[in-house]
This record gives sequence, structure tokens and C-alpha cells, in this order.
Amino acid sequence: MSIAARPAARRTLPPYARVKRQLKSLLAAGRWAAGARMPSEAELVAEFNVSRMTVNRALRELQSEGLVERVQGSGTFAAQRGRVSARLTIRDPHAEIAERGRAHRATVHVNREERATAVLARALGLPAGAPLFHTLIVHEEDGVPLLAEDRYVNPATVPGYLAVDFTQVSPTQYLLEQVPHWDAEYSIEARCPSAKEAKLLRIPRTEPCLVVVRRTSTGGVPVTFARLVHPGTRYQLEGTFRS
Amino acid sequence: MSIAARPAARRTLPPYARVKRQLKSLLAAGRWAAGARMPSEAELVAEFNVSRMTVNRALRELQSEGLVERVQGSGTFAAQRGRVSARLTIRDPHAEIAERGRAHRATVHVNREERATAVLARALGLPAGAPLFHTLIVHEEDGVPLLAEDRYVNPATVPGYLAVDFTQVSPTQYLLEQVPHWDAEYSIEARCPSAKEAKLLRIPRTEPCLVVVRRTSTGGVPVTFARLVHPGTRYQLEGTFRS
DNA sequence: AAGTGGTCTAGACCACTGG
DNA sequence: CAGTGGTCTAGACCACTTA
Repeated sequence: MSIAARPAARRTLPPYARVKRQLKSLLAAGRWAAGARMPSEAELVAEFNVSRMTVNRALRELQSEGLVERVQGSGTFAAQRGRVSARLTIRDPHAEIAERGRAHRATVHVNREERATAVLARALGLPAGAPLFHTLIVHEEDGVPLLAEDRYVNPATVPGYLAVDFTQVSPTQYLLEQVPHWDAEYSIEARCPSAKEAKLLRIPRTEPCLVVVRRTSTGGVPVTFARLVHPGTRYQLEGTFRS
Repeated sequence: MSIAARPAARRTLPPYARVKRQLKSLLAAGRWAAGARMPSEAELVAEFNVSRMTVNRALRELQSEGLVERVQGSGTFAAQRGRVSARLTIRDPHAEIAERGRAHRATVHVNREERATAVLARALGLPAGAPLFHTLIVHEEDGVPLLAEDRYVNPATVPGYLAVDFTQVSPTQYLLEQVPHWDAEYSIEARCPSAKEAKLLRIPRTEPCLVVVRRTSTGGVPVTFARLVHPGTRYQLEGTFRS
């Protein structure tokens, strides 16, 4: 046998991956219009000669990547085209800084109960004027401010929130422990900081910041609404994806 | 039977979800240190009285959410704590704008072959001075610039790239069709635009921009290196996640 | 009622890791 | 070598949608 036969390439793709790859190619090539119905699991079973669990896995993963939508009892549908789903990892600031071997310090600027303004009430699904918890914490790495974390919390879901010592435990970490299962929506944008934020972060008002606005809920009940402001020169989000 | 028994709550969670939830809670509570070994599939099978496929699914999903790492032949290990995995959807600008019912226009400012600088050569895994394709395209929505897309492409992977009419087909769309299976790394940061970018986007140099830098490869071969600059006031990224 | 996806199972074979 | 994860299968039951 020639030693040059197969340098280091992987053998054959496993069946579920082959199904996935084929469907991905067809989706990318526009085989189905957005929203159009795709072959059923049974049809794919016949076409690829694999078991239903195998095509099911392929389709489930395509769904989790946002490439198809599936509706029980109805079918599998092509998602909007030209869409790439990426995974973004959001770290707890304390853990992230500690991992780099730097010193993390959190300064608590606000930690109190307030009454919900109309906007906040809507974001947290509470009546206007309802009590809610508010914290404003600045995280520093080796004395350099990296993040201003302005957060509102629904008291009903995390009653002990205000009693936590946030110089020791970050809100993210505490909330992850208290409410392990979330749904969230977030948006990321570039903005100049408000005057207050600039002062807290000790940057000029003209310095671009990465602003992450996040709203989380658990089982349909809103939990927290947070605005995370990172100085653009000191911080960036990173991620990977596969398509 | 009382009709008030169960208003609208969902029934019992399916077994794989219960396994997942339990492990998530324990992970969040710090039951295993980062990198520590977690119970094997066989142990979880015994503990939860489910089949191996069921715990396998739970663990696979936790892995895809970045909460555990799995090594064949070795075991399942807790990932770093305080980590939340989010899904970010990156849309093709043409499709995104069209979907809003707005007019999309792409202006091609650069479309040529160039020689790789040292930095670009490294990013694309080419020797310095190697030829590569360069496009610089500005996307407008109803006449307002939304994105400056500065992209370098490895000619070996997409030889026909320069011949495409990018006023009709966006690079993203074309590349998705040509190279359906990617790996990518990206970073997101807030920056002021360069003088050239400010001019292209018709914004002041002081306006914060969301800058996405993305490097993609297929099967280990680099394909493209892109810098996407969005005016902060006109664009934001959005996403969802579940934990 | 028929079709579709959601899920579970019991057993199986393989590849890889570790001692 | 034993233990671990990676994957497949054939059949099953259920819930939901559609007609």
C-alpha cells in the first residue's frame, strides 16, 4: 500500500453529517424559497437510506443553526436565505478577567429599590410604578474600567438580589445561580457613552463604546433588563460559527 | 377533578430536557470546577433511568451551548464558569434590506486583484505577496449607507469571485453559494471609522461604528477575511439565547 | 384520519483515551 | 485492556396540524 494514500484527511463523514451537508448545500443554492416546505423526515429516510433518528438529528441541528424552521404536525421549512447563525459567548466579567490573571474589582454605584418608569415597566412586564431593583456596577481590570453594568431586576423572580455583595459576586454569576434557565434577547450597537457613563468609565465622551442591551426572562417571566457599556478600545466580543 | 388543577403550564419536561436542566443547575451552582470531570454517560443513565441516547442528547446540547467539553475516550468536562452562549444571526445585507421592503443599492468601489501584504497573507494563510482578490462595497438602504464591506478573498477557493456583478449579488450571498460549509472566527468592536470609511459612509469621523472582523475558512483552508463597518446610529446586531 | 415532527428505547459497533 | 464518547438502527408512542 502506498504510504501517500491518505495523508491525514478524515474518513467518510457520518451519515447525519452527510444529510446535513447536502441539505445545507441545497439551501444555500436556493433549492427552496424562504418559507417553502422541505422534504419530510420520512422522505429523507427513503432518499438517504438511513434511520429516522439520523435525519432527525440532521434537521434538529439545522434548526438550531437557524437554517430551517420546524413545526410539529406541519413540516420543515426553509428559513430566510442569506442568514448565518453565529455563536457568541458572553462571559461573566469577573471570570473573564480572573482567567487572564488580572485583578478584577467591582465598584457598586447604585444598589437600591426604585419605581419602574414606563419604559422599564414595559421591558420587565411590570405595571408602571412597580418596585424593581436597580444596580449600577463598574468592573475594572487592574484598575482600568472595562464595563459599566446598569441593571434592573424583577424583584418577584430574584427577591434576594439587593442583599448580595456585588464586590464579591457579579450580578451575572448570582443570577446564573438563582435562575439557571433563561431566554434572552439582546442587541449590540456602537454608541458614545452618556456623560455619566463616560465619567464612570473614565473615558472621553467621544470614545466609541460597545453597548449590549439584554433582556432576559425565564419561562415567560421577565427577570432582568441590562445595559452593558464597554469602552471600544478596551474590549471586543469574539465568537465562532460554522455554517 | 378540579378544573383549576393546571391552568396552562406545560406538562412534564421530556427526559432529555430534565437531564439537561439538572446538569445546568449543578454547573451554575459550581458543582464541578472548570475543567473537572463530570459523570459519564453510563453513570447518568443509571442515575436518571433513561437510555444512553437520551443522556447523550442532553450532553451534546450542553456541549453545543458551550457549557461542557467532551473528549472521546476520555470524558465530559465542565467548561469555564460564568459563560453564556448566545446565537447571533448575521444576515446578508441585500436580503435583510429587501425584507424590510426598502431599496438596496450596492456600490463597488474596489474590485481587483492585489498582492497580499504581510498581515493579509497571514490572515489568509498565503505567502506574502501572493495574489488575492479585494472588494470594497458600500451597501445603502434607500440611499443611506449602512455598511462598508472591505473583503479579501483567497483566489484558490473562489476563482470566479472578481467576475461577479456585486451590484446584483452580494459577496456574502455569492460566497454562501460557492462555499456552503464554513468555519469562522469573528470579533465585534466599537471604533471610529477611518477617514476613508467615514467618507464612504458619509458620516463624521467621530461617529461610533460597529466593526465586525470576520475570518472564514472551509476545511482548514482560509477563504475570506472581511471587515464590516456599520454606522452605530443606523445599525445594530440582534440575537437571542437560551441558557 | 393521515401525515408530520418530538421523543424514547435497547442494543449495537466503532474510535479514541488511559493506564 | 476497560472505559468513554460518537453514532446508528428499528420500532414505538405521542402531540400536533391539516384536510
